[in-house]
Amino acid sequence: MTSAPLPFTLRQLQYALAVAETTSFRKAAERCRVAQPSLSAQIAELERSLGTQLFERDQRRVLVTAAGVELVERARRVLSAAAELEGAARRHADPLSGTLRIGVIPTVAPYLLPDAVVGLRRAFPRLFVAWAEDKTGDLVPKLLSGDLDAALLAQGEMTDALESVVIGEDPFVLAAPPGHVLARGKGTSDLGIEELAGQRVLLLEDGHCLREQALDVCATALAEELGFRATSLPTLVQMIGGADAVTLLPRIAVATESRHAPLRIRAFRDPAPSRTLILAWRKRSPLGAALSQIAETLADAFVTASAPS
Amino acid sequence: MTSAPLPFTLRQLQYALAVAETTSFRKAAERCRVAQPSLSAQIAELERSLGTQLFERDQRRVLVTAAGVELVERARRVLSAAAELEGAARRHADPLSGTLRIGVIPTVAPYLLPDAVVGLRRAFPRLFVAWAEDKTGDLVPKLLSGDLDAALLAQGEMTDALESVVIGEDPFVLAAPPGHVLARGKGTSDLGIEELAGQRVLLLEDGHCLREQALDVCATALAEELGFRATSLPTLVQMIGGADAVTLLPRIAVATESRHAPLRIRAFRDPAPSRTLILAWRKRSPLGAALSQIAETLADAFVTASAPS
DNA sequence: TAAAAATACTCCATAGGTATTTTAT
DNA sequence: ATAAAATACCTATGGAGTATTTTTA
Repeated sequence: MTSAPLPFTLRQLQYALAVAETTSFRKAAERCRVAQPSLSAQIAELERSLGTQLFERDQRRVLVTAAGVELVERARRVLSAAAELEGAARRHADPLSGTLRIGVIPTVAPYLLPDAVVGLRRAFPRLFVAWAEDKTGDLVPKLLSGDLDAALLAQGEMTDALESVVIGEDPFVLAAPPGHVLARGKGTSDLGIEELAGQRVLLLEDGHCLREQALDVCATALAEELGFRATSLPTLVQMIGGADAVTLLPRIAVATESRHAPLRIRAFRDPAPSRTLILAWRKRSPLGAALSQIAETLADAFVTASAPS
Repeated sequence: MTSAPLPFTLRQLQYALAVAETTSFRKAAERCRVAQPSLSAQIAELERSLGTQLFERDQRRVLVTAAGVELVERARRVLSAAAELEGAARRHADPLSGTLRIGVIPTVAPYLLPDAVVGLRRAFPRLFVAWAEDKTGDLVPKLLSGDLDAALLAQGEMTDALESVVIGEDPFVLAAPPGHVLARGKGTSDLGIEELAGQRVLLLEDGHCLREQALDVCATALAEELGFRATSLPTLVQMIGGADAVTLLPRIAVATESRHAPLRIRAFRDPAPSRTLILAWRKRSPLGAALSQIAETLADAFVTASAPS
């Protein structure tokens, strides 16, 4: 509860403490930077509302009564808790220090975070980011409920209710096993989407926004999805080799994934299909300004991570 | 120190806590019995002065920010310390409960306290008295310095600066060993002071106010003090037997002391020499009213203790 | 439209100020 | 005479009120 109004103020407690420590109303007023009658009035009001005389005064000196001894000690505790609160507030006053909880989708996290953490540490040394990897469908509710401060995800319907800044445009590329018909083609020349027609394409399982985006591309191209699906991009690239199928990879994943499997990569001709990566947060989040700055650093990291290694 | 003015008030903390617990400004205002705009204004002022947004609000709901979570928790601590202070003050509000430190001179303590503690316990069951036995010369400074709340002693020069109430008039009586010339006399008839002339009188050692008072009587009577002195009244009554001397006892001591030694007691004729027992305290002591009441009970106990058993 | 918080404003209680008095040394 | 606290009185800040607007579901 704690709903009943308290019969005294923090300032009165400060004054009482000052009187107890200086054993003088005049010196206490000096320390508190107020006129002596103002302090006297506050002490009198405090004593009246507590129903107890805290100090015994005559012209020569001020004595702390037995009640005063205990109550001043308690006042000290109240004031020290208040001072701690003030200190904590001062630490929180800079949103670019302390902890930020940021969600990231699985098709971005492993490729962007290595560069992102380095960039953020350099740009905001007093900031600690607690990263949370989850699919868009889980991230957005956590964001809205306040469990997360921001999320790094692909633009889409679900992100409409949020405020966001673009981190970068991540184009899809074709990934095929060596020897696949599309892997040969004209070597390094760019691919037309129509060339996917009739191809067997392997995609991620349900729940990944990347699946929906890739599926859109396939539908346009009249390509055919295989009957089974992969749980992650590393699995996906392993599986296309065995199935003699192709897949669409976000370019940011290419450098990492082609290290683990023999892949032939071909870019699409303009306008190449792509996803838009954004950093999103609640419209009224007080961290908005800070998150905009952070997004800039993430955009830099995205450029680095997307560059061919 | 704690002299810098704090940037927030207890009331603001209460409001913040209410908002955090109800996650609603309207409900919080209800609980705090204020209008919603008043509460909104105080929360806004609190956030402004802390430099941190505590709550993220939109029309639908109120979220507690990360800073808010920590600061509200600290606010809870401040408020609980304040509530404890209020409770302690309530306990102190009745001066006839709690602890009172009262000094007593050694020539009164053992004879009056047995009846006094019983009487006080009955009259003021919630009062606890911490008795301190000491000579007047030590009691008065402790009283003036605030180490004691009151003292039970014999009226004299030292007590002039104090406020006091008479507990009772304690007459001196002659105590003589059986067979002493003054012990025979006319049996139970009262004694004239002049009959002490030439007698060898044993008195207490320096520092006891009783010694000074008895010495005055002896000087008037032209009696002769022995060359050695007793450290306490029990010792005194033991010593007069061996020295074939007499002494003056306060009547309140008679019942107790005559139990331990064979004593002949004779009262003095009016106007009998006596000491005035008082309860004394600092002129401005806030406990004055309570101490006056306590003095009444002590006066009753004095009557009881003085009665021949 | 309904519901919740913010805004606009008015008012008054009170903390704070200065000047002075009281009281004891 | 001095020094300290209390008292008297005035001022102005700010906390509380009512009425209204804004915003989103």
